[in-house]
Amino acid sequence: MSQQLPLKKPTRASKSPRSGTQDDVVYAHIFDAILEQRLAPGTKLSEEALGEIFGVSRTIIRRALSRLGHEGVVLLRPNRGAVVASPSVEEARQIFYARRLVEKAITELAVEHATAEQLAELRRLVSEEQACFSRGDRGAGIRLSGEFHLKLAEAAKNAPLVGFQRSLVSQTSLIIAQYESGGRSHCSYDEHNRLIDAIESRDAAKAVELMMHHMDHIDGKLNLEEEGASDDLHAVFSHLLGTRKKSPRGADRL
Amino acid sequence: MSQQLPLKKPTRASKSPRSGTQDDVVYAHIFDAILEQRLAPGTKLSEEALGEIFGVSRTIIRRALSRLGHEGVVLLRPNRGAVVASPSVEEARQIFYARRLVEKAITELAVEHATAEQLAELRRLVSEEQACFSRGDRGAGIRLSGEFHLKLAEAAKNAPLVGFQRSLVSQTSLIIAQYESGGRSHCSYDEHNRLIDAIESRDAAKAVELMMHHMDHIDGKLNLEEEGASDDLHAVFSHLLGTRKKSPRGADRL
DNA sequence: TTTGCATTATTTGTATACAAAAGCATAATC
DNA sequence: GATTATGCTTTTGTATACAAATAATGCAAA
Repeated sequence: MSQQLPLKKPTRASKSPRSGTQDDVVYAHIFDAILEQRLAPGTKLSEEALGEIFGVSRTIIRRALSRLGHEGVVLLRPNRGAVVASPSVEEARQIFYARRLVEKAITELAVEHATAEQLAELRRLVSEEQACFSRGDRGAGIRLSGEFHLKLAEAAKNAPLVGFQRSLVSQTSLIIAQYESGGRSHCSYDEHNRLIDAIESRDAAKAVELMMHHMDHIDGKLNLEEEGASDDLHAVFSHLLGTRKKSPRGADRL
Repeated sequence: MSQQLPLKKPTRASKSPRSGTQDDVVYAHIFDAILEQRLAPGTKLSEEALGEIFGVSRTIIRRALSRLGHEGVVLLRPNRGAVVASPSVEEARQIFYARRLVEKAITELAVEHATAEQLAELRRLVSEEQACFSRGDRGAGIRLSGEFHLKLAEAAKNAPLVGFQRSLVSQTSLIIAQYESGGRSHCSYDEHNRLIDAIESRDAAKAVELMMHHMDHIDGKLNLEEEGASDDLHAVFSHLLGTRKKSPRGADRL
């Protein structure tokens, strides 16, 4: 069959405005697709198929997948390809623990360092997020909520924490996509706005308190307590997919 | 010139015992070389040269460098190759801030979760570290000290924190290599031993206190206050090397 | 001697070809 | 009928070839 898309880097406009090299574009597209739930956890990500879709060689796809793998959004199984990660309940708990830690530090630092421009950008993101949820685009909403937290990390002016946050936010979005209990969700934009207020007034204690409550609300909405009773074999056994290898001891990746 | 080394994966024994695929081996070798100061900050890492040394194609080297880049040990400059990272004083401060945060959490979790086997492994590492410093192998000592902190992270049983710690420890080692004031250094193994004692007796407060003092001692040994007055142009302007690009706005990589 | 430009050479970026491994289906055996 | 064997297909891993970008060199001019 012929190449699906002659596109070089066209859809770029609608997505995260990355700098423009091919593999960044591919990375951003796959990333967004996962976070917007257009790619379900467990989905196989074939290198050749993706290459054909984006009109690039496997080399590029491979680099994008490797990066996604390092961030924990994709699971790379040696000789067996990549799949969209599907965090277990235990993994989810660990991720939330780490995230509280990082968010607390980021909040304190942001109170200290955030500029007026950055606060304005944050407000812009929140209103965009709100617009998404209003028009019912839950996927984009989740992604934008993540971008808010990432931008906040940038305002904290600590490079390692930004990197950690990128990984944590991505994985959290995946968890939300996987575990959030049915109902309409995420009025988080309101909490985001109040958080910006506290940061703007340089009230560290208040800001941290709001952030911690925000974290509580996020994982309060998940039904992590009982994992079971899914009718989907993939989901049920997803926690085995990574470690199942013929090596005697379990693989020690991550 | 002919291929330098016919070796497939021989020296593996002496280094980090990684699972054995080619790019893991290459990764570990470069990583260790950097942490043991056999590769100085700023050193250019040519793909072809490395490929010839290890007897593999650029494909493998490229993957290893990409991974090192993601961990912050190597700086990847688009179209201009990779160099060993040389963190500025400001970057060093950020790394230490993040590391305190992570080490504190890891210590608390390790008190809760560390098994007897893991504590034994930690003690083994410390004695090996001590042996290195006794015999004057400072490079290997620094690396083993890092491995101690990494193993401690594993004992904390939180996957994201292990990943963060890997990156932070690597970069810290680089900073120590770059900034540690002359004298003989790192009697850290004693502090490590007392830390294990506190963890073994499940005394969280004591363990955290020891860890925080340990962190104080590490960055107390560095002369971060005054960066300047080097007679080496490279060192003076090293903090520019990454961002110097022709793009109008500074590159926003990390 | 230094500065600017053009040409050459080196190095990285990407695609592709080949090798190896894993998955799949069919077939043979118990 | 279930289970294991075996060959075929698909997919990943690695090397290499070619294109593009960057750095180096030499020369000319100020």
